[in-house]
Amino acid sequence: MMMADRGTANALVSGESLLFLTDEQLRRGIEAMFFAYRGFTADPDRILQNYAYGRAHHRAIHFINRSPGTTVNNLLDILGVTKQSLNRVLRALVDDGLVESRVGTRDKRERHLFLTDAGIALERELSDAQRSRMRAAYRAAGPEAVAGFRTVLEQMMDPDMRRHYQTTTESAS
Amino acid sequence: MMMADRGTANALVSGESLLFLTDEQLRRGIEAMFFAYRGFTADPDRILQNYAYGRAHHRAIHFINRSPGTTVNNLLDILGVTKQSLNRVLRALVDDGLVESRVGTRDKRERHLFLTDAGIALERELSDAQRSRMRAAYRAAGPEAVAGFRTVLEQMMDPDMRRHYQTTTESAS
DNA sequence: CAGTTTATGTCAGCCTTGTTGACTTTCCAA
DNA sequence: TTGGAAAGTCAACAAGGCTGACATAAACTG
Repeated sequence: MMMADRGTANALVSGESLLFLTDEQLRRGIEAMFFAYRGFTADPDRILQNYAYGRAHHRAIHFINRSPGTTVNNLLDILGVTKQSLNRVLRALVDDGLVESRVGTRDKRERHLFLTDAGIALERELSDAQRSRMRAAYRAAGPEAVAGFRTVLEQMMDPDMRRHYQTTTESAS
Repeated sequence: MMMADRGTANALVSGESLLFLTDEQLRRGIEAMFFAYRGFTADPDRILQNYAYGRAHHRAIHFINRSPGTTVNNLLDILGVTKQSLNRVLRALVDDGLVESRVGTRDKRERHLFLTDAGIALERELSDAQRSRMRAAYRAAGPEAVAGFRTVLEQMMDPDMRRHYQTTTESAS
């Protein structure tokens, strides 16, 4: 399995410089993901402590805000957790008045999820902080680096998830 | 706080196109991080289940492999967890014969950590899988995208962490 | 209409991995 | 020789994953 494609032996292949594919470069990329993800979540994590919420609540709030009226099932698909796990989080958010769950009109089995004004306020606080860091990183790196960043991340996703990533901006083309 | 720097109003600033800094683009970047990180950890997570280990064990194994002989304190700094949390993981790895903990020679309070042959084997299995996905993403995206990817990730890290990210390849310049 | 599937919610229990606090042992260094 | 740093350990707890089982309502299907 992948014997011919391992190690630094493939530094030069078919006349093209592939130095960026050495094991050492890949290891650097792996650690970059690890350290960057920590930075990426650090600001929201700090804010969430003030509300006794965690990352799981943040994720739910984020995707409900992105797609108001989304169903529980759709959220389960995006988040990739069990319904029991999501339900625990959603119940807290509904009980606390941050999320509203409306019975579907066409299909009354479905629940459509919306942020309340309070939910919108918390979403704003969290995403302001996260965007602020992302904006600083983008600005320092420049537009070409950002394009590369997004290209590599998209390649790293599971193909199943790529569809969730793409849905909301297709109309903007 | 950041009133002048929020929203899509700053699409054009000082004559330079900053369309990549709109809230919508930042939101896309945030979701890219979320979905990509899931893909990034998916393969090792699957492998770890066969050994009844978790991501915490993987992280310890990774950084001990990267810096053989590293101390517990150094590992604590890199991983950003409490010593109780790390100790639980290290104890399991030592008990299972994947990690060796040697008393320091200069300072006998310190423990220097090394992977055993079995530890090296598991590290290899995990990193092969993770590198394989990273390599596919890098190859599909190309060297310029990879450079941008790394630049943005480095900007996203907490400044404190950047030093851990840089340590091991400074000599390669 | 009867039976099946789907969407959701809920209870109970378990695991991993993080936390705090308290305490001990070892041992370097002033 | 004594203070403090490094390391380990115990106990208790919380968040947020998981499985399994079960309930209900609604939609779908023959």
